[in-house]
Formats: sequence, structure tokens, C-alpha cells
Amino acid sequence: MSMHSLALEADQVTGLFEFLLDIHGRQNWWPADTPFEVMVGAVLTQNTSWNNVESSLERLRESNLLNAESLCELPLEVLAEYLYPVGYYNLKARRLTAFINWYIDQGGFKQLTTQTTSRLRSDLLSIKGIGPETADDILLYAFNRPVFVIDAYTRRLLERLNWSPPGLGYEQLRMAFQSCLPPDPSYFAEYHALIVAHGKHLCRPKPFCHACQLRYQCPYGAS
DNA sequence: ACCCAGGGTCATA
DNA sequence: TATGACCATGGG
Repeated sequence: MSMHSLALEADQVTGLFEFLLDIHGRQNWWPADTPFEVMVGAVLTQNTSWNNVESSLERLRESNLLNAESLCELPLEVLAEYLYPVGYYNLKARRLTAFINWYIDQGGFKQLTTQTTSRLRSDLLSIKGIGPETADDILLYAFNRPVFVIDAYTRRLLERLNWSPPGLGYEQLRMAFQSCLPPDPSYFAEYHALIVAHGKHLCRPKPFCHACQLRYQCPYGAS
């Protein structure tokens, strides 16, 4: 753990938001109807495209299983069948069940909203299969807490802008970024959504194509 | 036939 | 602490 913390300029970071908003328009994330569905989606979307997550969510919804009480009763092999489209279905069946058990054990959403953000965060991180990004997805988009989500797109964008050195730790990046912003959950929510929308137009990590080189010269990593 | 996706854990050195 | 293997389907 390095002692050097990343310094970002607040006006650059807020300016990036305006730039992305101009390009992509409002995103109104998270694409789910209830906080509970946000949480389930957050686990399922790990290293997986949202399209795959939607088809699994739809399978569960059709069978009236998209609620904590039903999900926690499902045997792992059965849950895994519903999760087939997301990939890693055996792994994610375990992770989702571990999360739901914690959720029910804590008394459900209403009870959890009485907890402090740091308490919620450390609880979430103690669940096997919930890492920093998934925890922060849940904190921001389900519990409406001012926690900025750092994902692969965020990291890639900041590195391409040379605002961050490669391979910086999750917490250092999160703290550097969110301390530049007013701690407004709605603002964080929209900002992260815009970064994801923008990420789809950025060049892939592996092939460093000529077009990507050109985008590099542009103010925010893409034309 | 690749490459990647809105990650995280565990084993090894 | 830092890599690497592993998990696995679907779309480009």
C-alpha cells in the first residue's frame, strides 16, 4: 500500500461529468424496479454483460422467484439452472445465496437502511463473493449512499486520460475520485452510469488500434 | 475462431 | 504483494 494518494483536480472531475452528459444524455441508472433487484443484479453482473443478467432476472421473475424468501429456499443446483445465461452459474448461485442469507438474517431492506454506510459496507465485504465494486453498487444504487463505484471502465478511462497510473488500488481510486465531488448519491449514480455508457465507445484493452491512438489525443479518451 | 463483458477468490512464490 | 488459474454464457 503506497503512501502516495492520487491527486485529482475537482474541476477536471466535475468537467468530465458535463462532457459525458453532453455526449450520452441522462442514463437514469440502475436499470431495476426495486432495491432488491438492484442487489441481485449487482451480484449477477460480475464480469458479465448486462444483457445476460436481464435474461436470468426475467427467468426468475416469470417463476415468481425474484424475491428474498423464494430465492433463499432454492437448492443451489436449481438456482444455478435459472442463472445459466449469466455464466459462472454455479459460482453465482453460491454467491447470491450467501448474500440473500445475510439479507434475510439482517431483517430485510427496511432494517438495513438503519445501518451506517461504513457498517453496511464492511458487512457486505465480509460476504464471500461480494467484493468492493459489488458492495458499492449495492450501497449506491440500492441504499442510496454517497459511495462512488469504480469499475473496469472507470479505471480504463482514468488511465487513458493519464489521471491515474495503471493498477492503482480500488480504494485509492475511489477516494481520489469521490472526494472531488459533492457527496450526492443521485450525482454519483448518474456519473457512474455515464462512465459505463462511455466505456462502450472506448477501445478495448488489448488491441491498441490506430483509432484508439487518435482517441487518446481527445480530451476525454474518445471522440 | 477469437475477444470480451458493469468481478472475486484462492493458491502459489 | 503480486501474479495466475478459475469460474462460463452470449454477443461482436
